[in-house]
Amino acid sequence: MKNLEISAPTKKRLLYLLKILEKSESISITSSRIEEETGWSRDTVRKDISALGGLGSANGYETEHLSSAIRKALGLDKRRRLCIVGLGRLGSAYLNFGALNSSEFELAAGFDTNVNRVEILSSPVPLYPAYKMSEIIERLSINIGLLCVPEAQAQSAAEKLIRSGICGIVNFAPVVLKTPPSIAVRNVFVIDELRTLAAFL
Amino acid sequence: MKNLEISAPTKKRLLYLLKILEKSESISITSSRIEEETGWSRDTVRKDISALGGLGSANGYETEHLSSAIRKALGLDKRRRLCIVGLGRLGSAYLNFGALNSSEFELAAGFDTNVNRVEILSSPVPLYPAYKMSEIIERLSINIGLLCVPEAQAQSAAEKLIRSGICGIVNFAPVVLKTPPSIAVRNVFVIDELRTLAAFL
DNA sequence: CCATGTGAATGCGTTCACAGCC
DNA sequence: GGCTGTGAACGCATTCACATGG
Repeated sequence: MKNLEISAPTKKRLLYLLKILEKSESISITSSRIEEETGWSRDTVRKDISALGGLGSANGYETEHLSSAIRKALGLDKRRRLCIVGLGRLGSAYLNFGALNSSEFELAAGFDTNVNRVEILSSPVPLYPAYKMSEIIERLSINIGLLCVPEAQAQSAAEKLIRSGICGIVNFAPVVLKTPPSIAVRNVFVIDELRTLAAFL
Repeated sequence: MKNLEISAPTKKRLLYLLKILEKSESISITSSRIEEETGWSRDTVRKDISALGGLGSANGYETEHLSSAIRKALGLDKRRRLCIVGLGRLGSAYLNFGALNSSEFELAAGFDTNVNRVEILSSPVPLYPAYKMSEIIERLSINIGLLCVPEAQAQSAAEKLIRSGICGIVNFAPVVLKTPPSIAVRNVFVIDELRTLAAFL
């Protein structure tokens, strides 16, 4: 039941399953049904879920119950605070992206080296010049950063984020960040997705 | 050397390695160096690369040589044709995204159900109303679609793409697409990345 | 019969250990 | 010494097979 004893492959599947459950309108779901939707074998699905502690019955799993168990097991029940670093086209678009404020996430600040931009942009969250990053991140207990700066500044901005105490980065720059193993990084870049797709066609 | 005998984990690493090689300025690189940059063990790295056929020497791998071997092995040497489906904010932004026209990819068309939009938008590639999708995709031999339509239309648009003969989809809608196993799908959605991050913190 | 859950067996990827080479 | 490449050992995730329950 502890977060760390769930294997990485299982975690990935549970995250994906959670998404399916949240869209589902049925009150319950079976492992065979999940097999149909995902392609994973029902055995794997049952093993994954049973890692959360036997919460199935003779007619499957109760949707609501299962999703909250997954959220809890994966640590998605605590709300995480986010910040956006780099307020260009992409960054400023995310400032106004509603989904970043939910029961799970809270967008708490935006940063940019360009002081002008920080002052001019209209935003639902406070914006700060980049030199205040450490101070603000600590004060607001922000733990995840969305890195939206241009390629050339990505590495140094990431290091600054890490020094400020952040523990996870979503990286939108087309760069392989060098980060210590304690920092979790997710790269979001279309060309990579296209390549992956092409390699698996 | 054939695409299919390379295991999925190896493919993923090779894709990532390719990205590193392309940024690298050194003329050669060793497995230990790659270990430092990525965290993968040098043994794994060597096994991965040797799957492409022994192209290493006593002082490592020649950068240029290695990248082109990877591109070839993963099928990234053939140029793929792309289309964008759904020309809202996101879709129309990608119309003008230079990286979608490279030696590897060629953006060939855009589609939207809204005929007005198709006529008004300025775009470097031809735009068509959605009902022409099958015809155009076949005529231009497009094989990958970027799905940028709103959530509610994602599933039906995906099906239309598949019927038109596409074999890969990059899905930007926050939906789990139901697709036959022959179709490769990559989902790009920030909330998923954030959740994954949170689950692995 | 259809479900879940779980030890046992299988299969596959990573790691180890060493041979060969510069 | 450094490096690559590769069979052998290992470990872990998936699959199998079966016990249990409505």
